[in-house]
Amino acid sequence: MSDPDPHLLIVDDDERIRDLLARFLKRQGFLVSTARDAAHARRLLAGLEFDLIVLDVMMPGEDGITLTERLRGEIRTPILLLTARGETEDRIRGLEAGADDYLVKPFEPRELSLRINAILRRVPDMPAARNLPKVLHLGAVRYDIDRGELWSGDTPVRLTATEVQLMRVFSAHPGEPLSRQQLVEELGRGASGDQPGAQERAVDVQITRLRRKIEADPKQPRYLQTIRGAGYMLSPD
Amino acid sequence: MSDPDPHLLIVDDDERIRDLLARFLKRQGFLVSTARDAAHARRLLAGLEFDLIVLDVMMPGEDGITLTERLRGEIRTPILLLTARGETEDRIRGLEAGADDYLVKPFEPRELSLRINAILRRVPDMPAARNLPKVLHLGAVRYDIDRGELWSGDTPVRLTATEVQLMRVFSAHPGEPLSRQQLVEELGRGASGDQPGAQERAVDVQITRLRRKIEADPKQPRYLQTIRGAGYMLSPD
DNA sequence: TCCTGACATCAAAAAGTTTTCACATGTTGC
DNA sequence: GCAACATGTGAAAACTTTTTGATGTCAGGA
Repeated sequence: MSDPDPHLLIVDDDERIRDLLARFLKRQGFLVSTARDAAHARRLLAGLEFDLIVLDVMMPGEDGITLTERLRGEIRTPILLLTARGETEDRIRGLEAGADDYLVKPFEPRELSLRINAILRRVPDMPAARNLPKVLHLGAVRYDIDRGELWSGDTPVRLTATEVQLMRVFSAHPGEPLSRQQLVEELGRGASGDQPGAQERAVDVQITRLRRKIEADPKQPRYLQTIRGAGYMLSPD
Repeated sequence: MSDPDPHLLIVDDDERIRDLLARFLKRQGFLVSTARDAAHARRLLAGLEFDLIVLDVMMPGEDGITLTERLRGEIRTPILLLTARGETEDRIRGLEAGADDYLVKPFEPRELSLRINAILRRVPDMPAARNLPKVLHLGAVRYDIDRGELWSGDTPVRLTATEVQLMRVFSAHPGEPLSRQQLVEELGRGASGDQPGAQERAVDVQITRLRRKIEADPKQPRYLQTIRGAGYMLSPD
């Protein structure tokens, strides 16, 4: 976190998406450059160092997968592909061409930053890569982000699927308040037409239980705090 | 899989463990060398290329974490640490020193080979690294190993936790029959003193359900086959 | 201080998952 | 073909997890 902000290159021919992602990712603390096609991207790559490239598969001219293949011959910078829903083949060819991960459109910007962080976390510290901690310290408790495991001292604490998802989201945004609404969406609970607010109550309950697992004194949470009117925030040591 | 077998270096001061692991991993198709301490390991590393190093943390002389730190200054070869149960700090310091993963003793050898494969899968293809496929093809169905996601054409198929675990194990041992007993153990169902065989029936049921999700004709399984008297085997395309 | 809205939490209900059991079906060796 | 055994599978039971609804508590503004 004290490292310099990672530099991202977004390559997408749709200007709206490019701007949207750029603005969002800048807010997340990344340095962002954009390119509208493969040729443009190559020009930028010739002159600048990037820590990660976000690449749309569907582009006029050289497509994302071809670009991935070519780049892999030259550089090791991680590549995350954006593929269209339905183009299963693209995803596979992309990974085989050397992409590090993919995301299916349409996606939540938040999900993108989650995956970017996951990749940066496991990239061996190349020049300028932010090496995010793989383990969150919460007093006597430790959370292993990639494995989704919680350890209380020496004993593993069993987390349910939903709890792991929650921790995953919180650890991608440490020290940042996340609203119940955001959390519900991250948990992938479809925005059904239920009584409004009903679903958010479920978040409360999950938080309560999570606190019982990570807080020394759940009544007086120190790490998983309530931000009144805003939501919840995880603050690791 | 057509790449040359990956070369592993096992560093552990306990000869019994060294031999046990070496034999097991050779059977899994790895090339294995062993060293009894840090100095010995360095000598081997000076002369040979390895694809992955398995390192015991507790060793007389230079300990595993120190060695990890030093090696990280020189080479990028992935390192997997073996830590003692209870030494939480070791795990964390290990990851921070640059280890790629850890395993807590005691562990199942099978779990070790699973993790080794997971690491090799995500290592960008350095010289001689086996690049295992990240996606298994099963006819029209695809399984993304790292993400534990199953796609039938364009639609994601929801897998339960146990199903994901099963797929995880099968994909680490493609084309290899796994006994019900092994599978039960992998699923972490403690070997309770129940009626013998009862637990194994549960595997059958899980297999049946998995087949319904991955086979075009579950009655006539093509990818997840029964090996009579031996267990089950997954054979991707 | 009292009210109000936001949050915490319990217990019950609902939903989902896994295991067991019983029986059907299939396979092998004689 | 038959016996003996291995495997397949539906359905009930057992269990786990998640959501809901009710109720209590707390913080902050009037």
